[in-house]
This record gives sequence, C-alpha cells and structure tokens, in this order.
Amino acid sequence: MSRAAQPTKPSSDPSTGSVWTRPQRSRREQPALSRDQIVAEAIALLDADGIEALSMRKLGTRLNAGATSLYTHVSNKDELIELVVDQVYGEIEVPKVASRAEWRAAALECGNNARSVILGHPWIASVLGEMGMSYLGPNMLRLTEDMLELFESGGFDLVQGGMALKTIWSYILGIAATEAAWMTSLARSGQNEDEWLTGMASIAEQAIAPYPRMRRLHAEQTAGAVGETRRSNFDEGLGCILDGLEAQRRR
Amino acid sequence: MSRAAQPTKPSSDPSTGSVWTRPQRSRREQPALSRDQIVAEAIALLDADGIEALSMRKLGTRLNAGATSLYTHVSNKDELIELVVDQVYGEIEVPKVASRAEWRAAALECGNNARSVILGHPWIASVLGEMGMSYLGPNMLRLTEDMLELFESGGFDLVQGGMALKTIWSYILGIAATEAAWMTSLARSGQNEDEWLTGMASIAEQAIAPYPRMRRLHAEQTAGAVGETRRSNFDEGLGCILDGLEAQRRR
DNA sequence: AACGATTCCGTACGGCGTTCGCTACTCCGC
DNA sequence: GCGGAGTAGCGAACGCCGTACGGAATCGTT
Repeated sequence: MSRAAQPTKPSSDPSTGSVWTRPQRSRREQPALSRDQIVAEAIALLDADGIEALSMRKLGTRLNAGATSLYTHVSNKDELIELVVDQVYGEIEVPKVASRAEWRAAALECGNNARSVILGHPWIASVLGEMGMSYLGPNMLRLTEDMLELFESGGFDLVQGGMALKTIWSYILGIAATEAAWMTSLARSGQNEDEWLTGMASIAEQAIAPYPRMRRLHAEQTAGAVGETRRSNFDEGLGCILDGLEAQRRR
Repeated sequence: MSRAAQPTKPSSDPSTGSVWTRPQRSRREQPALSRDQIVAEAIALLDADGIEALSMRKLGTRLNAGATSLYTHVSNKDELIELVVDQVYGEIEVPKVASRAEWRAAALECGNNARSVILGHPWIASVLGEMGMSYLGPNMLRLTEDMLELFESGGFDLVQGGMALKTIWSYILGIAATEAAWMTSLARSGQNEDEWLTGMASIAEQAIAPYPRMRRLHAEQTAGAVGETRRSNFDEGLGCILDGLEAQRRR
C-alpha cells in the first residue's frame, strides 16, 4: 500500500477523495516536534535572517510542520522568545577561579564571553526590552550563580557580589545591545563597517559641526580596525568598572 | 452653505451623492498634520498603552487622519520610532558644572535624570535594540556634547571623556532597559510590584533552590520598598563606575 | 474493541505596514 | 480671473502576521 506523500486536500471535502486515494500516512513515523527542536530551529532562523524573519509560519515550514502545530509545544510567540533567549544565555561560559589573584582576569574573560555570545546572535538586542522575566530561565539561573561564585572567589561578600553582578551585567547588556543593533542595521544596509563609515563620513561631519567637543573627538579618532577598536573599548570600560568594584570591596 | 461634518461615504460611488450632499469641507481649515504633531501623539500613545499599541492606523485615528496620511511626513514606522526616541532623549538634562569639585555629584544627577526619563517612557526598552543610528538625532547629539562637557569639567581629557561617556551610557541603558522591561511586564499583568513579588515568591524560591548563593542572597534581601531599592542600587552601581573612572583619570 | 488524551493542522479572523492612484486643495505666474 | 503645478490626505488593496478553534489521526489504557 502506497505511503507516498501525495499532498491531497482531504479536508475540504472528505467524501470527494475516495478511500483509495486518501494518503493514510502514519503521522508518527517522522519524529514529530519537540520544544527543543523548535527552539533550536528558531535560533537558526534568527541567526540567518534576523528578528523580523521569525514568524510562526516560517518556523513551522522549516520544521515541516504547520504554523499552528507549534502551539502544542509553546504557548506563545513571546514564550518561544523567552526560551530562545535563555538558550543563548546557556552559551555564556563563566571561568572558574582557583586563587583570588586570578579574579580580575576571570571577570574580564567572562565579560568578553558574554559580549561575543550576544554579538553572535545580534537579534537578541531587539528582544531584550520585551522580557520582564528571563531571570527564571534555567540557564540564566546557572549563569547568575556562577557569576556570584566568581565574585565570591574575588573576595566579595554575597551582597557586594550581587551588586557587582548587577553593575557588570547592566554594562555588558547596554554596550553589547548597542553594538548588536549597530551591526544589525549595518547588515540590513548590505555594507561592511568601513564602507558605511566612509559613506557616512560627510553626513556625520556635517551633523557634528556645531558641537566643538564632538568635532575634536572625531578628528582625533581616525584610527582603523573598527572591530578591534570596539572590542578594546569594551575591555577598557569593563576594566574601569572592575577598578571601581575592587575599591568598593576594600571597605 | 452647510459645512457640517456629515461623514458620508462619497468614495464608494461618487455619483451616488449629489453635489448638494457632498461635504465640500475645506481640508486646510484644520491645521493638517506635521511631523512634530505626529511624534508628540505617538509618544502620548506609547506612554498610555505601550509599544504594541503603536500602529500607524491607531496613530492616524488619534490625529483625526487616515493611516496613510502619516506617510507624507514620515517615511516609515521605523523612522517614526527614531524620531520618537530622539525626542525622548531631549528630555534628559545634563547639569552644568562650575567647579571641578562638583563633578561627581553632577554625573550622578545626570545618570539619575537619564534613568528616570527612560523609566517614564518604559516602551523605549523594546525599541533600543532596533536602532542602529540614533547617534545622529539632534537631541542625542546635544546630549553627547553636554556630557562630554561634563567630563571635561571633571578634569578628563577628550579621549578619556569619550571613554567615560560610553561606559556610563552603556550602564545606564542596560540597567534602565532591564528595569523598564520589568515594569512593562508588571503593568501587563495588572499587578503592582509587591503583589507580583509575593505571588511569585514560592515559584522563585523553588527555582533557585538548587543554587546555594542565590538562595542565601534571596534570604538576606527581604527589605521592603522595592522601588527605592532599585533606585539606590542604580546609584550604588553608578558610584562604583565613577570611582573607577576617577582612578583612571589620575593616570 | 472502545475510549480518552495527545498531536497535528486547515481554516478563518482581525490586525498590521505599506503601495498606489485618486481627490481636493493651495499657490504662483499670467 | 485662470490654469497649471505641486502637495496633503486618504480609501482600497496586497501580503503578511499571531493565534483560536474544531476536526482528524494516532497512541496508551483498559
């Protein structure tokens, strides 16, 4: 008995198709959907085509499923996004600290890990503002605990550690989200960073013309290698914050 | 000759309404639309009903206009949002610094201004990730220049000031966006902060049960007045960053 | 063999951003 | 006074979107 796909439309009028032409395909022969699969495919779609390409219909299609089938495993698009974000948070590694001397380097490394994970999924920036509570996602919990441990190893007591965590995390989120947004709009324009900058140069110069400090700053910063500059800027700012935190710890 | 509104539908079949019943209302008697008006009304709508309530159709209706009329003054919804955000940035005041001793207090005040402006328009959090370039909005330019001036008064040279600006701004954006997102999802749930926290307590405790540090931290923080706590947390983190920046300046 | 539970999905609804082409109006040069 | 150019406003339509609902297929249990 044939099991070929034969996408008939038996639903429109079941009596039209005779018993013989009806597919009679076992639905469970292909492994069906799962929440993990959906989340993974959503991330793939987001990475490939950005936030505005994520729709339940497209996602369903990529999974060889109908759009509404997803709702069996995920109650909402919003809920799906929370799952997706927590999954990404799971990629962030927090280095273990053996001795107190290593603390600072470990914090820097952790910050850089977080930054590069976010920049690896730049659509996250568009989505952070809509998530009141990802705090309870399993990976976010793990991440929080690990960072608290890191600060503990650095000699902070628990409350100080909580403070330090909030401060650093806000910094990371703010700067990485800004960078991610920038990269997204670059990608949309189809140019690379240098092209955009040179193309925009005259407009930018005109815009900042009335502002002396910005003009001077712009003049002083004609260095190349923008990508590296962004990274070292991040490190420098993070270093400042770590300085401040260490000063606070000593009290 | 009557000018009463008489909202007939002359469009469906123009010949149906005779010359006498047709409105013949001078379109320009009411001042028509302007970009500023549109932006102002969009902010009012966003403040009242949040980001998902902003649609071109609803905005048009609020302005007694058709949805598509807006496109004469604004080329895009995205462009509208950029305008709206820059307008909000215009609310942020940067205090002038007379003597170098006042610098630190002024920076703290500026940070608090920014935070409360953002929390006054919490929908901004949902929108920051989509804006590659608000850097060139007039209010953002003014804000940047003023903050550079603030750092200059504090004894930073221009490059250091640029660094400090980026660092502080990222922190402010990150923490305020997180708070704003939290407040938005609170508002959506219809509860106030304390209700939500007590309602969520058991679930949260269960979630953090496997994590010793979070458990202890949660136990130590049973203080009330959550809103004030958030603000003083902000101040504390900002203070840390200022410490770090001052240390860097002395080199 | 019968039956509830679970999974899948076609259909449909209301809403969205935006394009297109038409109308109605103002303004400028004659 | 008048005609033509330019512009603001808008109704209709297109192709998307999220998702509620009800029906069909399948599975696990009895």
